[in-house]
Amino acid sequence: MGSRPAKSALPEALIEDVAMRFRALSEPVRLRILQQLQEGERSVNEVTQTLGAGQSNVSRHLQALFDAGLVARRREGNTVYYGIADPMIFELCHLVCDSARRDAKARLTRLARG
Amino acid sequence: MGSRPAKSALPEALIEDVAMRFRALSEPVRLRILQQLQEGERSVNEVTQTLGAGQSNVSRHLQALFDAGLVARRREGNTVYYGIADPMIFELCHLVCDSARRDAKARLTRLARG
DNA sequence: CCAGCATATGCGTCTATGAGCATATTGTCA
DNA sequence: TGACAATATGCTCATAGACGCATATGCTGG
Repeated sequence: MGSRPAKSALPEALIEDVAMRFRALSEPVRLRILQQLQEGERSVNEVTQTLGAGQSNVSRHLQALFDAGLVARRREGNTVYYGIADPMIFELCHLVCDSARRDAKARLTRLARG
Repeated sequence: MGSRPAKSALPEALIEDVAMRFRALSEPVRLRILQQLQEGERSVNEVTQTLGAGQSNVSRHLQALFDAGLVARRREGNTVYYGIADPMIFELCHLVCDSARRDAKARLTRLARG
């Protein structure tokens, strides 16, 4: 048993899948959208109005989030309601947010001390 | 005191900071690098060899991870050792990985039944 | 100081993607 | 069926970023 765990290299497919999900979260506009959906389902129109962004733009962002499996959708008449598919993303954002805040604070402290 | 926003809208700066961190995690190559650093500090050369990627490419990816605050570095002679700055990222990857696996399994099940 | 290794960076190329405009598609209602 | 509303999509432009090559920078040993 000399050989150690080597590296548990994840299969390339999984790595790319994970990367894709992170990529979906790497756009400020999409984070804002998710933040809004956290309060409940929203139609494309509602999101568009609240964000003050273009309709086609919002539609595409929602599509991207859907493709990444982060949001779900539901038709009602001719309006489409989007909602959070997996609340896990809020754990993610929480972790990253805290980390970001810590770093920001550290930077400020460093500046203050010179 | 005064009027605060009804929804706890995070400040734009923080949103962008969070997005930047997610972006840093949105590249398969960088995920592989982090996976390798999980086992301990590595020099640029070591990472380059293990990944079989170009040296300049790896250097830039490490720089990107550093800029995002995800890795730390340390000089020793003329070699630079990179290491994980905040183990939180492994919680992140764990969450996303699980979610990805769940989705993949669900897709397969749907295919098998469909 | 010189040779040589490790790392970083400037540059060119190619691909991905966000934004906005116009338009297609789909559904509702009179 | 025709007008209208909500959503999706084709197109184009502009920008960001990944990669490879060559080269600069920085450190060490002789």
